[in-house]
Amino acid sequence: MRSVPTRGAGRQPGSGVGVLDRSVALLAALENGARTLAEVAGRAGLPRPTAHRLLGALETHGLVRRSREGYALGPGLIRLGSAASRDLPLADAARPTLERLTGRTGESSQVYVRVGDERVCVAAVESPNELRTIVEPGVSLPMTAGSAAKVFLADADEADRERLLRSSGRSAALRTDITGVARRGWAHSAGERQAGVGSVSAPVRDGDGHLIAVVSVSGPMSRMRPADARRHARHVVAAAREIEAAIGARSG
Amino acid sequence: MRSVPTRGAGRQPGSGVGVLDRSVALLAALENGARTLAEVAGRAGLPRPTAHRLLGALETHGLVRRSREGYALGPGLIRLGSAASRDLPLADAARPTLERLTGRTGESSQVYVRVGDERVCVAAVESPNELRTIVEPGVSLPMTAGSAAKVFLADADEADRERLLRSSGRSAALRTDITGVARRGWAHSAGERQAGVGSVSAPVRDGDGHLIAVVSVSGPMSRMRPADARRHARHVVAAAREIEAAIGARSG
DNA sequence: TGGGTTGTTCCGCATAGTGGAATCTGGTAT
DNA sequence: ATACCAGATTCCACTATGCGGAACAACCCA
Repeated sequence: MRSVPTRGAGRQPGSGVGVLDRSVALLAALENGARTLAEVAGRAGLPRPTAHRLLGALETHGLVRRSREGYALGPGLIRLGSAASRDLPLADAARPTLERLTGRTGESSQVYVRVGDERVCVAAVESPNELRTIVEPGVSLPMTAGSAAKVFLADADEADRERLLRSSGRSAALRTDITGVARRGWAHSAGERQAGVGSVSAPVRDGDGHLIAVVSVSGPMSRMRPADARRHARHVVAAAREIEAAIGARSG
Repeated sequence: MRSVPTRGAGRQPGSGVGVLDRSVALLAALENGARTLAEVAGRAGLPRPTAHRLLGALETHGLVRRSREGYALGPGLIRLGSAASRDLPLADAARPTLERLTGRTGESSQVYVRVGDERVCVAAVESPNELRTIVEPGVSLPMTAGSAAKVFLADADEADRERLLRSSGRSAALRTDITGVARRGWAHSAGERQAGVGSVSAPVRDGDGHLIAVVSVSGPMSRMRPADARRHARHVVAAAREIEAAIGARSG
């Protein structure tokens, strides 16, 4: 349980087959709103009998539930999800820092971690402004748009980054932005993910220099021009350092 | 590559073999605080190499994460848990009703659903009283203590109920209480689960009469004497009817 | 009544998964 | 340094586990 051998997000040979991979594919299909067996099986790329059997097994564990409208994610996931956020030090450790960050910049702030090929918000504080961005904890955003995405991309290894860039339509623009991130230590974006929304992000690293999360502030583009971004950047970077310290301080 | 003709295994779900069952057992072990491989494997009842391999697979899907302190539940579960509570009609449908229920009784109110052999809180409203009970959404409580547990037990089929009762130390007392529940339509408990805490619960059923959830109010025993319980009971039962109506009304 | 949909069961086959044993890693006492 | 230990990781021969095509059942609508 000492130093972890840097098993990155890269796929392992033999992944994509196996009960576990199929089950995760089914849960993803349900997360995307599939309801009928055929629909779920189709989106997960599985034969109907296989999907049927696995969904039945998942149901006995409460990870899937069935209702009149078909299959859906089950209450067992609510339980596990709540337990997961309870013992992820990051969420608790980051909250006071996010509150200060929003206090200093006046904008909404968030912390993201990478999950598969997306990034999930694990903590957020809303701006007191009447016009503000809202990102709820638990939501999952793409790895190919927004300043936080650029920070993740800048840190990913070559093959991983290329794969993600290929899946976006704008690899050229992103590629140049990414090199800037590594140099400056923070990223900026304007209207990439959502029209009219801009943001500034910085990496949070562990003792070995591995990326574990990204902190962001985001707001309407009218308050996120390049000059604003530069002003916010030092606070965002400082917040990243604070979170690193807060995590390092705990025993577990 | 040679394969001896093997008799079809034909096992039933939930019997605890199979990749999925083992994986769920591992997640449960992590939920209970296991950190090192040996500890996780031990609690899940699996050999170390098996646990190691499965945890690795779970990690690539973000359902498990590794840190300096060992294994833990991963951020992917936060994402799935949040998606699950987002599309469980119950939680949203119940909130206004719980607010009214707490308004009328002055006590904290909750909705539970059954997950495996436990019950999980999916929605809660806190009493405005200075002295009040707090049950956070997502937490998981036993099926063998508290008034909500009695409602679940009263509805379970014979074999299921016996198994759960056997696992508690007080099957005789519970058994008599349970018969009362079926007659009255609500359950009362005092100091069973937590010293000094009492509660009143009623079943929420779907159109076919199947139990889908339980509504409760809970508070300090000083405000939960038998007379209080009877007074609260009608509000709790009315709340159950309201929630049934709210769920039936949606199209999905 | 017949064609389209969906959910469900069956079962022979082979592959994905198992776990005992061996090995590696790092920490700590001698 | 040396021996020791506990936890993590890899190996691999063997087989129970899971696979999915095919057939069946239960609907719905025209």
